[in-house]
Amino acid sequence: MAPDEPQRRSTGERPTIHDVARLANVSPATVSKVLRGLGAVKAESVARIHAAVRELGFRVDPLAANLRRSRRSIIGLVVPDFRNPFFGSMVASFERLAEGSGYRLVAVSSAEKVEREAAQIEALLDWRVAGLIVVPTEARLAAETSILDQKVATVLLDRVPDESSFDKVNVDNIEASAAVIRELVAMGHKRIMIATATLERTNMRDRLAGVMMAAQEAGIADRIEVVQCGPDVGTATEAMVARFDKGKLPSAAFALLGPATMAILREVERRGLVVPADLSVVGFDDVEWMQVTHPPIAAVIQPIDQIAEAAWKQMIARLANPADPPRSLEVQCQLDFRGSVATLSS
Amino acid sequence: MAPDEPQRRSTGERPTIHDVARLANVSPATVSKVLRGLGAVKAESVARIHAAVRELGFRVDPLAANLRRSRRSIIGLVVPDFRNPFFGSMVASFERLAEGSGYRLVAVSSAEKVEREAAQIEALLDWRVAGLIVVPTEARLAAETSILDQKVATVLLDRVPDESSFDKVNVDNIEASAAVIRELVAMGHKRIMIATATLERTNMRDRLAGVMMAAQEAGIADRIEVVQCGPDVGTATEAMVARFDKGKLPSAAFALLGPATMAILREVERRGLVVPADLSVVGFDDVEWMQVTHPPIAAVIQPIDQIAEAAWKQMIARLANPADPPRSLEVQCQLDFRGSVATLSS
DNA sequence: CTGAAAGCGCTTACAG
DNA sequence: CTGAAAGCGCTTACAG
Repeated sequence: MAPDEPQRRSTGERPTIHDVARLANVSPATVSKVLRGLGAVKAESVARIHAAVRELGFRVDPLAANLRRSRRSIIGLVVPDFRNPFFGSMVASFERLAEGSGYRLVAVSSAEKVEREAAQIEALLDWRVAGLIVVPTEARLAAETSILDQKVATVLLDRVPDESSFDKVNVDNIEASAAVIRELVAMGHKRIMIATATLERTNMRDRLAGVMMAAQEAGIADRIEVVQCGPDVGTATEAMVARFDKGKLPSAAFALLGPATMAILREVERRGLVVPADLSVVGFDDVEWMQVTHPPIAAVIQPIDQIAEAAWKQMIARLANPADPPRSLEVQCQLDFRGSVATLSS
Repeated sequence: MAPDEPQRRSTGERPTIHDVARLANVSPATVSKVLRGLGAVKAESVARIHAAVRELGFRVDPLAANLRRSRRSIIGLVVPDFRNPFFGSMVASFERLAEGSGYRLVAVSSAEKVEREAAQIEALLDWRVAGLIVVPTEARLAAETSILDQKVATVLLDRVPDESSFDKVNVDNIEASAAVIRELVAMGHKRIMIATATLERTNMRDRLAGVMMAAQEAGIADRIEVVQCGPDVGTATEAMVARFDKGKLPSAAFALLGPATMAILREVERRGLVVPADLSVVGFDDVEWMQVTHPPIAAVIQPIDQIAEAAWKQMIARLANPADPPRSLEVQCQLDFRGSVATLSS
């Protein structure tokens, strides 16, 4: 039918909604309506349209659809580093949550650099994302103004600026860290080394605060030693080499970030020392490998799935009610004291 | 000027190319030309356009731009699992390569499921990606027909179907695995356990082939024991529990995939055994934690950056010359025999 | 119940 | 050197 109309369907080209309309003998507008399940359409037409869709293998182009629609269907996710399995698991959780939600997840990384974080967020905004989930690199989001300007729904995770006007999901950093110290003290430890990243990050500040609170209660605040590390294993290792070179180690080390846990273990290993005989080790952030080592490494377990779920729910809520006051959610961590911590007999 | 034209620039809306054109007193077409550095435009106009762009903070919407352009500027990447730091590092490598290339990377995961892989690829095709980089879940890409139909440039990595018509980047699985066995034999090991994933994956087949080749040369082929594992730590652990229950372990284990390395170590630890005294362990795929354990775990190092670079280069070449015959590239692995392997004195 | 028209934000011929 | 017009693939009022 209509034999002299141009035959647009050559190989290598996807069928468009116009191709479907032509084949089903209706208008593109009607096809669109049926595809989105809107409005009333004659049953016959519906059947013809579905048949045409099947025959041509038609699938809508969601990007083109979004162009006319007011809202976009992409949620951007910015994590500091894909190589860290903690964030890898987080991406996986969000991917699962996005599935079937009508939103598509686009995950990018900031490589722990503020400028890169800003660039990534701007790029995501160029895509007109509906929402943004960010694990900030530092206390303040560099791209904050742009996000606010464009009124993009935003949820901050993990390392969360105190005074921002965004939704946030945190773990109970203070309480979890205090609990670690209490437990270490109960097991006889008095001199404790704390490995931290820059205190620009609020999660580090909170964790350290929890440590000091518990230390004070136990009367060992003066025997807490703080070693500052970079954000990745490489720089954290440098810090540890320097510390170990100074001699006389405490009886226990508590790493407030995953890469520092690795750095401590690597340096212990390199010097032929033994965990926990020479040094007890506890790490914030539990990842798979910590349970396969000998001994397994004690950890503060952040419930990644719960964090992601809380963040996703809040994102959906925010998208529905942009004007609601920002919410701040907190999720509980769990301690798992594994073989890497010794009980001191003294 | 033009005071009675509608003032479209309210807060929360991004400026469009029309806003820039109006402010600079030129047409949108001219703005577009200047922005893409094409054609000749009067210096004055260029200056006014740039000023307007700056004043409004205009940034083009790359998705809208792509709509009219024939080629898309997105490269899709499909990996099996974000939680595996091996793939996490791979995503990070590609992200770095994409930067400044004019292409945007969109990374998704197949969760080691063929159906999910197919769905993810179809979704990426819906986005009209320019290219696709895939680490296939099994030997055959479920979405192969769609990709071929739409003539999308595709590069396959790591687990590569033999007979496909796509570009591929592999490591020297056979040779690297053979080298591990030779080295183990040289250190006195004769009974060796091999932990593998489904042999549907060509990389597993090749690695096992390398193992058997070297074993035959050394005359120990009959003492190679193959244990099949699932693709993740959970299922691999089940397989290991079953094997360890059967008693009498060999002197060495070679895991052909990362999750199996973890499963072996976990089971060794759980039973109070010691690496390498009770069991020497070597793993395919090197990830950070393997160097911080006691002892550090011997590994076949896949040079992720090189793999990614080769794949990216090939992608760019393929995009430029779609009709060239498919290429198959190979990258060399390196062995690092660390403390997890004992020399047998017998 | 349905379709023609306009529009999303940009680019691409084409005519001047 | 520049702009009007058409178009990318879809959706959204709106008129019938």
